[in-house]
Amino acid sequence: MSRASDTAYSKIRGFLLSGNATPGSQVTEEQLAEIAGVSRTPVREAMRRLETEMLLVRSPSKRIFVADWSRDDIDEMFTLRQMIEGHAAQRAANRLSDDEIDALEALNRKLHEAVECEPPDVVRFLDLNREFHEIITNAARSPRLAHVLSQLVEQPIVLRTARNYSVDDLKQSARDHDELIAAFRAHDPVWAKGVMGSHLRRAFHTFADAAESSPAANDDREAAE
Amino acid sequence: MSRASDTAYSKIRGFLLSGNATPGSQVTEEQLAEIAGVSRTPVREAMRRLETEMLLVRSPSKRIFVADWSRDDIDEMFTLRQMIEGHAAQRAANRLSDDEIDALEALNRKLHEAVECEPPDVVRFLDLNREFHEIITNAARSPRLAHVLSQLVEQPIVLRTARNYSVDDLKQSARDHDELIAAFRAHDPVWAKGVMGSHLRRAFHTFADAAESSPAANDDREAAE
DNA sequence: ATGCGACCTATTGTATACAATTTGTGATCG
DNA sequence: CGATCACAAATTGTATACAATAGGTCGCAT
Repeated sequence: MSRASDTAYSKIRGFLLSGNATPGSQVTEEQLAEIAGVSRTPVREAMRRLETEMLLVRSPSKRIFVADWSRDDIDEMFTLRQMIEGHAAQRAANRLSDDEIDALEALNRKLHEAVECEPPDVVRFLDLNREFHEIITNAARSPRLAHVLSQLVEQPIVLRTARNYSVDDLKQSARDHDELIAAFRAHDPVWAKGVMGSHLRRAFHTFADAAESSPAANDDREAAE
Repeated sequence: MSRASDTAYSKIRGFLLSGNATPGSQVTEEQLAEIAGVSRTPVREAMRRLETEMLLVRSPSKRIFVADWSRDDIDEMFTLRQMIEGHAAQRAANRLSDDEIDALEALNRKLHEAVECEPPDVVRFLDLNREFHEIITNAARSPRLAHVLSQLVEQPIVLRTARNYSVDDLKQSARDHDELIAAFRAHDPVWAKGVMGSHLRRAFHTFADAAESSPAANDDREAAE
């Protein structure tokens, strides 16, 4: 994090997620440079990254705006993540070493703790959750998959959705992990993929249903399946 | 393409694919700047793009090298593409307008022509092929999907594989498109997804089997499926 | 009033100079 | 002879100044 472009990246991302950045509003390189406390050059690199993560968007005339994620956008993101991370879980089931599975189990124990305690430590939960998923992604032994996924997920949105998580949701999440671990111990790709799929889909609904009182008609599920 | 960073991008990409760049060798910003005929600043941006497309890789110490795609890397890429573009075809089947399907049909007619003529116009074929797949990707109406896919595919590797295509392969490819169109006309997502899957998988094998005289043992297919 | 056009301003794009970091090399000491 | 430290060279990272371009505004003519 010593590199200026890295500090710029994390500071700007922090700004974008803090709520102080109004979605759809324009931001200039100079503004962000001031926020990050560095010159425009590293800011530009950071902006490129944030753009591929779709936290920033640029107009045809190259001006830059804070991304405005609609409910459909979130759905889209979770759908893609479900597909790709489901695939990752499938591959991981055939590749995870016993040590790695043990690590997952240890991690998930801590996850349970973070939820059970009073008050629940949500930040810690998210951090452990990220680690958990990272182990699985890496166990897929597919750098390109990991690469694509990292661009897609990036904690931001997860963090944003976390506000809508109830304690019960978090507990269910940890229980999903338990089942995922069981699937991995059995080295059953189909099981792992299925569990990962439901896990993520539930996460989406937890977010979406809480965000809107009247969930829109689900016209977006595939007709034939 | 007027922006210097864009010219840099395409010139460097051209260099990387021309065969003059030996995979695994180091390239410096300055070298590439000279090749592109612009200063280092826009070159850096171009390099970032080429890095996310994995045509360049950077060592932990930030030095940059020409990517060296192993057979497994190609497999990985095609597998991901199969998954994601299969999904795109599935969504597209539910969303393509009649006009768009007509456009696909017109495009594929030209594809057939490019193959039938003497000698077959491979460059033209690839160009039309890209257009064809682009229509489908866009018809999925999922900007994030399109974004991820574009980073994944990028013609480079396709172009590289194209040298290994025989005329028969190209003809089969065009026939796949015919079936794809049929699936779209029927608005059958499952059919479309299946065809797209085989289409891409065949493309991979065409490449791999031609590239190596003795195809390595396929230990990488998922055990349970 | 309204449409058009020239200018003025805001913003992004590029080049260059310089700083920081990493790698390679060679001398010195054990 | 080998290891290690220091120093030099190569390379990437950052800042700043300037250029190019897009947007907006004001005035003018109809």
